[in-house]
Amino acid sequence: MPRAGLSPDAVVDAAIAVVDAGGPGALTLAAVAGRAGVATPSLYKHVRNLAELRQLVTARILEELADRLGNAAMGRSRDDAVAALMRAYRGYVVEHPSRYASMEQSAERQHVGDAAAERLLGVIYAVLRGYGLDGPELVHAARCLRSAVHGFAILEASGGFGLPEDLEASYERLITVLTSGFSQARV
Amino acid sequence: MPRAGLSPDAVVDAAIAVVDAGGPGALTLAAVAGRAGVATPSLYKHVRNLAELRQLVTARILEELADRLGNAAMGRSRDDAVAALMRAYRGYVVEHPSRYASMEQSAERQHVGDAAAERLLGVIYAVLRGYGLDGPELVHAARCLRSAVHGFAILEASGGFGLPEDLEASYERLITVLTSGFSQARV
DNA sequence: CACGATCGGCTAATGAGATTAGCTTTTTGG
DNA sequence: CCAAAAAGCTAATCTCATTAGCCGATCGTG
Repeated sequence: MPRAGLSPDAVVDAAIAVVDAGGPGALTLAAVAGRAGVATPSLYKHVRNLAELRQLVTARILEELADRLGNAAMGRSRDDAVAALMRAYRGYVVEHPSRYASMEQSAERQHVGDAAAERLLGVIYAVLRGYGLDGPELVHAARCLRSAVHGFAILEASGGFGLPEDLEASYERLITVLTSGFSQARV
Repeated sequence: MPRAGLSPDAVVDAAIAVVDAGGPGALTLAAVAGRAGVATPSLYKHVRNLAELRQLVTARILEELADRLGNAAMGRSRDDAVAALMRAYRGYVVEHPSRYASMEQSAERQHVGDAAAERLLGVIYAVLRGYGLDGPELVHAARCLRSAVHGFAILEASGGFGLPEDLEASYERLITVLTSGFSQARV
């Protein structure tokens, strides 16, 4: 019996494939093992348990997201940067709705996905500093941006909006509301 | 063996008590049965299965929320109404974070919680019509409001914000951003 | 190159939870 | 008072997660 050559990363790859194929609810160790061509208990050699796997999946997704946001915001500033960041965010969600929705299941987050989350937050802070925001104002603005963007994303990814009709336009509206809100804060 | 006198509503009551006590992850038929003083299979006489129970719980929570929002908005209009509605929304979340967070687990929503969801949406539409919004503009505005409010709520309820510090202030900031966004839309 | 330690995979076993089947008792309508 | 529906219960099944313990494969070293 030759080795399967698994690794924590490979397990996360398989887990993401499972989520993509069957939605957030399909993420079970049994399914991941099946896709990886291995018996379920073998996964425990690479991952502590299901909870940790979920966190690793969340971390991976946050990394993918942070990469996109960073690239999108690069070379832009203020409204232009916020709009690009927001469109990139939703772009990811539209491309991978199951992945995005699966992050909700990660229950109480530990310190696993912290690095990725920090990086994503860093991009947001960087963009908002372009408005001259600083200190508590920066924190408030970042929370507003995260709330709006994540709220729209999770509602869209989990079918929370009635019809998918005009979602594009609604999102552009949200971008406008936020950018004008940030602009007014501190000219 | 005297009857327990259960009913679908009573089962939902027990389920909500379980969620309040142990968080969203604690919602199992076994736990609900235990709290209701009944054997697990007995629950199936009142509820089709766990998925349906989750939907009923979600519906109940949406009803509680819709009641509060309706009351809060009553007698107010425009910015005043939006602010009151948003504070009432967050008030519920702060009071019952586990309940709010538990709604995410409801997976694909069927037609069970539709009535409650419609009622909640109705309150939002009513408030936004106060700005003279109508047609597609009204839909976009409602989606923006829902996204922002739900995003903030779910992040707060599931510990998504780093420190709980100043959340109050951040939320007030979000209220300002949205109300000024709605005002500018159509004076 | 041989060898022991470690690694990664496997099977077997346990336990929680959901769900179904089928039985019994309580209620209730007539 | 009686038959039928309603509401509980126990027993049994299935899917998963998780743990224990076995065994061959790999790798670093002498």
